[in-house]
Amino acid sequence: MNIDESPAAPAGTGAGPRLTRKGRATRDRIVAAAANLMFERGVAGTSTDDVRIAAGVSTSQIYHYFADKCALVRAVIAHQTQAVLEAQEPLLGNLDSLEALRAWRDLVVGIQRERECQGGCPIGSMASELSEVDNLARADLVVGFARWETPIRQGLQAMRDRGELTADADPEHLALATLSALQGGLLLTQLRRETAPLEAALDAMLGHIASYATTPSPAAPA
Amino acid sequence: MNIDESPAAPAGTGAGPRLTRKGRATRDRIVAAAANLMFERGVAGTSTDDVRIAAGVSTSQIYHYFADKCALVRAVIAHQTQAVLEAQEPLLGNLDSLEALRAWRDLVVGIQRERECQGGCPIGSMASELSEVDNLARADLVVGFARWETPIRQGLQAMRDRGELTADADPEHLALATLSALQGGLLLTQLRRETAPLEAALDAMLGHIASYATTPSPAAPA
DNA sequence: CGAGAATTGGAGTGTCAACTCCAGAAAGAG
DNA sequence: CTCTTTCTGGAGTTGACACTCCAATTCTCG
Repeated sequence: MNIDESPAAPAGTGAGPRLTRKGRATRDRIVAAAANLMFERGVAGTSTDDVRIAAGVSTSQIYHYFADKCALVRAVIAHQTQAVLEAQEPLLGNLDSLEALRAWRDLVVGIQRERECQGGCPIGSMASELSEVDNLARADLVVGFARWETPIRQGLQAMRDRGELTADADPEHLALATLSALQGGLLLTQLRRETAPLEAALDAMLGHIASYATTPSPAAPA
Repeated sequence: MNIDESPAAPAGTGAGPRLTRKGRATRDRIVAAAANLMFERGVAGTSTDDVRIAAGVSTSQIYHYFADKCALVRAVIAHQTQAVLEAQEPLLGNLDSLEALRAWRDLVVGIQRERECQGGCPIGSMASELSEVDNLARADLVVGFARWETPIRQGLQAMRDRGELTADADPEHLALATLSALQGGLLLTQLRRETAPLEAALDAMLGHIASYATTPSPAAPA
């Protein structure tokens, strides 16, 4: 792992040497295998040899495509960020109504239920494991979470612009809170092996957002 | 690390051989040193040799007091759970008003600010790192989080019993959501090195709880 | 005091992890 | 076709890590 920071190297973008079509394929195979293993057993619990076997490549190939285990980890972060965001599409891109938010909540809860509450959040768990250990990885993860937060904020902003939320609803604040609740809910759900914490966290958060709504669903008018 | 479960062994409770006063002292020294290191660098990032040096003991002493690294980890979990709960006392034991909740929020945010947002939650980060790897540790952490959740729930319950919260406020649900928001806020705060996520998450949660209040603070009466 | 238990020191062991090296096989450019 | 670059295989190196072993010392308790 790395501790210092280096401004260069676009990381996820395979910058260095040109890649053949075949080269690109094996590189992807390595990243995908590493991502799976690291999701299941953590970064520290995954050796390059494990990756080697899972990807069906030889030792030298890993070090041909990645300078370090650290570099491989950063590629995995990019891969998982993409995967997480895509798994929530197209809902994530249109979180501009309470119904959409509720559907998104159900999707997220459903995903956890499918995998029996194991593994937690692919990038959340890496954030926890790497924040104090690898500053470059941390920086990548900050960007990854920003890409997650943005569509949430934009959805809320759209609702407010449309007058569906009162003016004192702060989309930035609420988006950050929602993402936090999601992450904490995922953590406790992973720990307890049941979706109750995730559901409680998201329901509370959506309830709070709904309290800013200008057209109340069940309650009495002002 | 362990994967299987064994019902025996009370873990945190030093059961086996009797401990001399001196023995208890060195055992505590080992646990405290291990806790610090694991908080800073993670469980996987802390070797028994690191602990040995930090605690100023010899190799055999660690294995005299702990069967495994796994057993040491469980002792650290017990230690950190206690530390986390005590750090929030006496507020945590009396979370039965909105003011108390707000004071608690300020305390938690203040703690993070003091340590420059580093390290996250001592037991939350262990939960993330160990959930998929060590079932015994996971069980201990479940208990630890339950001990955290209980006073929150009891505070909310007291408010409801006293008629300060409406009947449709579910203390269990809200406590779980609050703990989730806290954990997620801590995770993102650790990642981004700023308290904004934690503040947003807790403020949203307290706002949501306040929406169940029967005596509104700033707004007009019913 | 003296026996037995608890505590300590530190050398040693086997394994596994990250990473290196070099030579050979394919692929693309001209 | 041939030169250059990319890709691949696998043996080898170095260090770290979890854990063992045994002998010496200190403590407790009757």
